[in-house]
Amino acid sequence: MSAELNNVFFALADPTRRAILSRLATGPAKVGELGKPFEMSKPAISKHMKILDRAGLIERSVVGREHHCRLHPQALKQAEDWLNYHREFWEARL
Amino acid sequence: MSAELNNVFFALADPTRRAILSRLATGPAKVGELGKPFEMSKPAISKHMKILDRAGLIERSVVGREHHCRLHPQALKQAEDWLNYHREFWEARL
DNA sequence: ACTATAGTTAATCTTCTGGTTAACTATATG
DNA sequence: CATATAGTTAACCAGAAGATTAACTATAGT
Repeated sequence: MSAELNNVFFALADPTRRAILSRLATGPAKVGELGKPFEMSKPAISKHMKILDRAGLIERSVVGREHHCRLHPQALKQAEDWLNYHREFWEARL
Repeated sequence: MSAELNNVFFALADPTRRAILSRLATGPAKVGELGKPFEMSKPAISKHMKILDRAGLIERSVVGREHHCRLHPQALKQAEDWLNYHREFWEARL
């Protein structure tokens, strides 16, 4: 029933958010840095971060006026587990 | 920038569609069978099937008045590859 | 104290999702 | 032929997504 899985897959369905996660996979970053590559307003990035947060894919810490983010891999693992489980099934059938 | 990946993750973000895929992992089925477990109208199921189709997650063949569906694993593999790639990155960092 | 920077919140808009019911197409079956 | 079954398409609705601009909070720097 995992409602979190909904949120994880939903978060992954957007290319901007996947790019942000790709960037975070190389190490922590501030929200400003994460948003810079995209021609998009700051509120738009802020919303994307909230969706990544809701999915449990990132952790945030406020340092002064900067919001530091880093990847929270456990959530990604849930999604991987779902896919692995189903691949086993379908591979068993081929 | 794989727009297909968007569609795959989007399709996976809904619990009804994940359940349908789980069912299909055990073998092909007709649309009617796939929809039976859900208290939901036929058009609703039909739309879910269209989204799974758009994502390339299923293949359909019309047999008489029945629409037979089976899993099309390659699309799921795309999603797995994305997750595997990123897990390698984050694991390298822990 | 003033101003710039980092980021969020609020209000708004358009588009899409997920569901409905009603109507349709097409195949089976009495 | 008449009717039931399988499934889709059309029209509609409420709510959420994704983006915008404007306004706000809060920290930093001069």
